[in-house]
Amino acid sequence: MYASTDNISSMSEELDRRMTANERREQILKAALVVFAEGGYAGTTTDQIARQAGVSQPYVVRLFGGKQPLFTEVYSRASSLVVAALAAVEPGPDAKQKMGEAYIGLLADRNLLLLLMHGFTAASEPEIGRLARWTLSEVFRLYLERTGEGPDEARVFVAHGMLINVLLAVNATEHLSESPALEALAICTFGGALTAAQAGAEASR
Amino acid sequence: MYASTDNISSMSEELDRRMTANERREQILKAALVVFAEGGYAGTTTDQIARQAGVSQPYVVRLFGGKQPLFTEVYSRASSLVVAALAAVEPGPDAKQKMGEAYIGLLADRNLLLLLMHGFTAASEPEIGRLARWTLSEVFRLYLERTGEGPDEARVFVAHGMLINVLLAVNATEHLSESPALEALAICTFGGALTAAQAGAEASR
DNA sequence: TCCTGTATGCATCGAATGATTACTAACTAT
DNA sequence: ATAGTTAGTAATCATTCGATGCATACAGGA
Repeated sequence: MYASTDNISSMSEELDRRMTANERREQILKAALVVFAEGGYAGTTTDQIARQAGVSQPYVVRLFGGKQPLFTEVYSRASSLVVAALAAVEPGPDAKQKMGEAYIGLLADRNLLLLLMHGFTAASEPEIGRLARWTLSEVFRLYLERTGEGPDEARVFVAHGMLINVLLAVNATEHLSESPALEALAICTFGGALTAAQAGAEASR
Repeated sequence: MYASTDNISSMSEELDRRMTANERREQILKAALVVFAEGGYAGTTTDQIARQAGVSQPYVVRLFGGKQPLFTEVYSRASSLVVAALAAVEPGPDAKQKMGEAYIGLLADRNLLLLLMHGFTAASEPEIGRLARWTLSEVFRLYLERTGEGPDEARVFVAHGMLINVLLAVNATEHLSESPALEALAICTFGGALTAAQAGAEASR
């Protein structure tokens, strides 16, 4: 009853194939990204993740050695993806704009940024804290390096990223009507990408 | 055995005086701010709060009706304080600088900003999410109103605040040595107030 | 066909946690 | 002094959660 999301069992010829451990790991990591992204570290159970992955809870624990190692791995991958997206921008005169676009591009994978955010507030786990600090400093460093601008501009870039993360976390785009100020803030933060942000919210369901 | 921190009981004539319920409420709220600020909503137990307040766990539940109402109240107060600090700035030509100083002033109460941050990532509780969005939009609105600048400047102000929150959350000031980039980011974010930030970290212990 | 290694579930444990209940001790007004 | 009220705790309950041990099923080689 764990595997198979809903199916009139055995219709659609059993995708419940047996997988190699690595395939399963990947599948569980993907599920964990989704569930951790909404719920955070402490607020998520290994069982939720297991269900999302269509696998038993003990197996999740077994494959990753526990909840914390699992989170650490998911978080580490997410951080790397974000950093890689920025690192892919080549230095040059248009690097500034490209970096901005790269971060906006990450909105398509709303869960990535949400998870990042949760990592920031889960820094009481030392392992996670170190990753979080690494991510922040890498983003800062890459901006300096790629654009050739000064620390103040880089700081504004990072700050803008954090604002985006926070607005995502509080689900701003789905509650614009709560206050005109919130709407104004969202519009001027996401710019034309507002609809993209909403689409991302949609897609993460 | 809950009250009284350590005492060879009854020596030092019982400071464990009975308090009025309201005194206790305030005391517990203060304790909850500290404990929630480190640990967040899901990562904190009512028992931790009770111990910090020197009171039994059931009494905490009784006085506030449960963990969630307690968090909501602590969070609501913290938000109000932050907003009030900014609202205290009078409109005028120097409002821009004053608003910045006001936010930096909040660093003295590190736990306030930490709690704020945790609220942003606990928005799956709808009650908390609404408060979080309200706080964000109020800060934005107040900046517009007090300084007379445009939405873009206001956005940068809010974003800067978020960056401060995140750097606090990941304990950046205590790990500057991990990476030069992190140190540069911290210095150019906190400016002269870096030592103030560190002092705040100290004081919250 | 048997044999072995690997994938995976099932039953279940022990600790933690939020909450309830029932009781006691301290204060207050008559 | 007595009755009534308020502050507070100890005991404990039900649930949840992370983790473990054992059983099983399936695949591929001998």
